[in-house]
Amino acid sequence: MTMTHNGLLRSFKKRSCYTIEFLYENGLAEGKWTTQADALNALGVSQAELSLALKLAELPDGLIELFEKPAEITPYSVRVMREVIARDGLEIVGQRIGEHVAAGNKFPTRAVLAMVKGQVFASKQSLRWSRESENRILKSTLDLPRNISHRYHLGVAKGEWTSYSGCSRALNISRKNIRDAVYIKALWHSLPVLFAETELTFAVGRKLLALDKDWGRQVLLQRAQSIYLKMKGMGATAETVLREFNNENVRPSDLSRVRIRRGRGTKRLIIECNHADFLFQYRRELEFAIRSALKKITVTSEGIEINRLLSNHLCFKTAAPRFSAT
DNA sequence: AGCGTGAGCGCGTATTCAAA
DNA sequence: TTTGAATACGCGCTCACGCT
Repeated sequence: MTMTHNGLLRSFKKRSCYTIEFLYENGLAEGKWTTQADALNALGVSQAELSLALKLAELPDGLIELFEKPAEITPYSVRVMREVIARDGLEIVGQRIGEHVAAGNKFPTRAVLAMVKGQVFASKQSLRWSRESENRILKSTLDLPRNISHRYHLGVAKGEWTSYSGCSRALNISRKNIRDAVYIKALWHSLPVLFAETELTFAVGRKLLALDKDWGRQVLLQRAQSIYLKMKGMGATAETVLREFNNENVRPSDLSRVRIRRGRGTKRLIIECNHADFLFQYRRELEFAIRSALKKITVTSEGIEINRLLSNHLCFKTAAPRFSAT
């Protein structure tokens, strides 16, 4: 009989509180033992484990129901939960799990323990909007950091996984991409909105992460704030913003040599300037500005006057349309 | 050069054993 | 029964490597 019990318990991957309790109570009823100590050998568990297994029933209502597989709750899990309750108090733990108990949600062991310990943070928010958007996320491309991050947090909230690794296995996305996506998304939220979120690709996001790592969050935030103030409402692209972070953008004051002269024949004007390549990106805006400037000029104006107005326009309104004049 | 990937490292957590 | 400590294990992180 002893061997049977031993074999029974050993055959479980993890030692189950319910099994231990059942066998112990059974043995008591049958008179096989009268104390916990006498039962240890037969049950094949330590006295500490037996003690904790029997404490399972004392856990607050609803907690056990959170487990996907209550039959697999181990004495160690009971210990963790008891310790957290003793440390943080029943009320706090109740707040952490209440929402899910009420909703009748089920989670794997790790997820329940993480929740009891108060480690499930951002994930709760994902659950809130999960209903209407889960399918959309799954069906739409997962390749933007925003989507992957949402999916990750959603999975944590629903107990599908508790780690990047678990998520990686489930979604067949590399662990690194998941981690980066979560980091990128978190970083994005801590910064002012500098460009459209649809432009927040992995490439862009990783560059931001690199800056965050190099400079530290505080410096990055300061730079972001000043860029935000400078470029607010200009619809800057992610590329421009990154250039701005790296001080690679040309400023109006850098365009010190802007000169317009006649080209060959009667149909060419040549714009001379430093940073010609940079300015060339804005040729459409330049053309537009020239046309609108011409409209304001009377036909009878002097050629010199035209030249002056044009160059004023180029310098301050067109040449660097994405920056405010400083 | 930039990007993604995988191996190895260090750390925190889970588990077990032992003593108070 | 609780608490402390040792050990096992899994995870995230970094870095080097190879590919595009």
